Amino acid sequence: MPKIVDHDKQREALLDASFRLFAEGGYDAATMRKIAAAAGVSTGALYHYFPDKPSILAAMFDLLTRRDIARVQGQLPLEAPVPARIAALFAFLRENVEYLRALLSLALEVYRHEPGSASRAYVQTALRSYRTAMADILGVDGTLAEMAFTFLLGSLTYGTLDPDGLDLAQAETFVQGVWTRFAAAQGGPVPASGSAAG
Amino acid sequence: MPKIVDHDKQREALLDASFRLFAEGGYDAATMRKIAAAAGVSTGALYHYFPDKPSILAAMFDLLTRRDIARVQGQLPLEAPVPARIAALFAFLRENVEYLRALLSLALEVYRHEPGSASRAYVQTALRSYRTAMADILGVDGTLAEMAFTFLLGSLTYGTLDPDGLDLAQAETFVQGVWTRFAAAQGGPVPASGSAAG
Amino acid sequence: MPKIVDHDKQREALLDASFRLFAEGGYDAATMRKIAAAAGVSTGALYHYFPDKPSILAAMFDLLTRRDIARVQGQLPLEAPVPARIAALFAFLRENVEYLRALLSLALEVYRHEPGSASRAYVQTALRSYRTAMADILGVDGTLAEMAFTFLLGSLTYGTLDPDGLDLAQAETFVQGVWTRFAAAQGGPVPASGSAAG
Amino acid sequence: MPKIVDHDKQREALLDASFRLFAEGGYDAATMRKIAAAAGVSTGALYHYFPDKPSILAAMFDLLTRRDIARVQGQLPLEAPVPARIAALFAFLRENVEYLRALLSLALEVYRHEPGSASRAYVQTALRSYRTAMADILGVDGTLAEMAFTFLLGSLTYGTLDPDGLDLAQAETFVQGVWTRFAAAQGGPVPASGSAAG
DNA sequence: TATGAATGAGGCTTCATTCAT
DNA sequence: AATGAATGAAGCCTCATTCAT
Repeated sequence: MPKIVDHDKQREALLDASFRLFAEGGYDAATMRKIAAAAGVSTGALYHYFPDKPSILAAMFDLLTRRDIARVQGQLPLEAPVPARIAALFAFLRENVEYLRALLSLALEVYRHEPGSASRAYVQTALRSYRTAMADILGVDGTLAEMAFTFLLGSLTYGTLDPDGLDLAQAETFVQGVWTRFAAAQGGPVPASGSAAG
Repeated sequence: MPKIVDHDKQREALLDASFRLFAEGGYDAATMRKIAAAAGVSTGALYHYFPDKPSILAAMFDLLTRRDIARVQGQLPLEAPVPARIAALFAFLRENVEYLRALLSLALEVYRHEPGSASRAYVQTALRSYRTAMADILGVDGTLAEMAFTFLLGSLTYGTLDPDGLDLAQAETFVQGVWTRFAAAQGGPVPASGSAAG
Repeated sequence: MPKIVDHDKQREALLDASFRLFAEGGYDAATMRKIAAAAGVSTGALYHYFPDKPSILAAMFDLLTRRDIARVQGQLPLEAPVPARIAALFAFLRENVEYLRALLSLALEVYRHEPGSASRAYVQTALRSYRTAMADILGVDGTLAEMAFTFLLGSLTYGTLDPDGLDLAQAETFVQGVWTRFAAAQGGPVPASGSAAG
Repeated sequence: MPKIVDHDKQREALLDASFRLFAEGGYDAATMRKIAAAAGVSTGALYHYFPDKPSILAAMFDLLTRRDIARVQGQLPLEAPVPARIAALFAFLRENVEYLRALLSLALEVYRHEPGSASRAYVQTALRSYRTAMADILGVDGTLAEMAFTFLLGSLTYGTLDPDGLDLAQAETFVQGVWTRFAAAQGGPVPASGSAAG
């Protein structure tokens, strides 16, 4: 009988430690030794769970995406009108800015780390999951969803580069304004489904 | 009799080589040796122009920002109405996506590289220069300019992570639509100055 | 109720797996994990049978030598004349070249592995067993046996380094030729024998 | 102007240090750190001259082969009769046993280190050079040269595995005896060219 | 200025071995 | 007896940087 360790739980613990370090200083700055130390294990133990450094990253993205989606879907305001949904989205954003910024920065960094499509595949997968999740929250799809996602990415990027640069409250007001105007153009406050642009 | 070299010209050549490499694989992947080789000089020569690697990055950002601003201001459609200005901005965007994406990715990478505010200062400086330049092009300021800049950053980020993700033509139509609606709300096509949100 | 396993049988199975791996890539390339995996047991199990890696090697040599000698002695053409014995030796050689080459290479590798005479002892023991066995097969002793053994080792070495280098048929003819001439010189009976090298 | 170092001379010095270590404990035991230390340089310096460890081995084989051949050809007894040539060969052997044994062991070790023919190519090249050199010394060719080479390899192998195993004087006497008998079979003491087998 | 040899810390990874179960 | 998680030293190699020329 082997040493009693919940393999999957250990894996997750290691991935969490990894994310912490990746988020701080980026992929390269997070050395295997540091990750191991942060997780309280030896270097060798790391390799017991992951064959190499890139695969840690891949596993981490997978875990986080899965978790995030689950978390978001748990608190979906299913029948609310769009403005309330927008408010919910911004509330989520505000609560998780640091985390989301870190994730995005990491995604961008990884994306160029290897021209081989290997590492890019799971970043795209994650990205699309988040896009779908956002569209579900907003209750909007089509072009408007694309635009909203773009704006969201922009607000994360902007906030990362210049912490004093973007006022999220202002952004929310703006988005509400856009929605109102686009919905009005379609003939009244649309509840939860309207794709207005197209 | 020293070799006749225009010091500043050589410096720029080195910075251009640096950018090329940084853009390809990021800051870490661009080793001093590779930079030197790409510029056709020896490692030692590089250190005659820059004291260390971070300072190359700083100098590079400075050079590029300066250049870009000059370039943009040279072709400003000074008296055009906003829709034409939007079109001009997107035209510029389309012509320089790759370059702008690289620049943005690099900025984000650099931003994390050193927690010391040393490296972050010039990234913020650059960012603000671009933001101002964009506002000048659009002939818009205040909140609307902020929002436009956010959206612009988002489109670059999005396009980097998922090349098939965002249709720039669609984005342009959307932006034009937003402008029309916001301008209409204010009572007519505002020519070149309108801060509409607020 | 312990798992019913024949301890000695398991040991042999482990040693066979070891030899397979040693033969493929040498001593260093055969890691304990690979050996365990090849034998279908866990790393820990390996250590129940052998205290460490060198001792696996020692045990393996011992087992193989014992086996080989037994095998050879079983088919000794006890009363045949020398030329027939030479033919038998070469037949054996041809059937087991790969095995013998691997064994020899391994012996040489091991020999250097530890300057301490610990590991060298059993290699010498094995070597002498083989030399005796060969002398028995040939029915020759003294200097001639030494020379034959030298030649035999040479043919294995040669064949290992250059698979197209040595024609065993030619070698056999040559050896028969040498025997004929030496026997003739001694006035001994040279019965039904092969031609000389010419 | 760079630091004044004779690149080729340094390379040779590094290769000599490498051989010393390789000869002692084999390829794997000779770590890059040890090689560097033995040569009195840093690890990094080693990589200035050789891209990686295998290439050190390759370069070393090339250097040694070249050197040995040159050395041997310098002292060729051009017009001597075969028995004198045999004596010369054994004299050379006796003077260089340790070196030759090390070389041979190394060749065998390397040979199996990588199944890819990359590393094997230069071993075969070296081997054939030595074979040709030996044939030139002996003034013999064809089958007899092959057999002599085989015997020579065998004597090195034998001596490596069992230092008390083979008496080189005895071996020489034997080889002279073989030659005499084969030459006699052809009709008299052939001077310096005799291919007796063929 | 310019060259390129040299340094040495540190990165990723492997591996024999130990140990809790 | 058996399992497999864990250790940590050590291997190969890279890289920013320095220095003799």
